[in-house]
Amino acid sequence: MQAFFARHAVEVAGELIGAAFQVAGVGGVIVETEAYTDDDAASHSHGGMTQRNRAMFGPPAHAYVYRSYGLHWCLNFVCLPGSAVLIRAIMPVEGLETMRLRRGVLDARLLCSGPGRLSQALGVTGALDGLALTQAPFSLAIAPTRPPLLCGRRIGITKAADLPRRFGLQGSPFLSKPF
DNA sequence: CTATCGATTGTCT
DNA sequence: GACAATCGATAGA
Repeated sequence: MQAFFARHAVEVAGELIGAAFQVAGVGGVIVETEAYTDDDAASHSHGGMTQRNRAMFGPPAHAYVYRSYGLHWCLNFVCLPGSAVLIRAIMPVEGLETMRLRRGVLDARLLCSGPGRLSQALGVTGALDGLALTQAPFSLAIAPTRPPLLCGRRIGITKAADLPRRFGLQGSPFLSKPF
């Protein structure tokens, strides 16, 4: 697992599509990711380590969790130092009822289709920042085969917005936005 | 379907 | 003091 993440974030982001991921038994299949590196003006790590982004400079295969717009939590997987992959959408498989309770919506497509939604559905908060993905409450299994991928521009950023660093599972109805 | 806008607060300059 | 790796509601085509 350590070796899988100790690589360029763009490479890892594509290969995470199709992986099975759970937090305390609640989760599903990763269908959308984005890559952020320290030479990328859109990345939190651009400009060096701060109190917030310190996990991005820690060991690979750990979680980087930050708060977005003052109210949403977003989950990343740390790759090489200063880089990470943002988990943007999951196909819900385990713990559907728990997700519905946490999210307050019934439609399965609205449970985990977006970084903030996904974090709320899986119970991800700042308490998990810096924790190893190889230990509880996390469970992660990389996809045995490479599924058909989509690639496009990242969502919701203003800097380096044209870079093709967003990846998705082709044909999935659980993407946060079309490619 | 697309477009726009307000909520809400930690973080960094 | 400005801004942000978002979301949900609402208005209009």
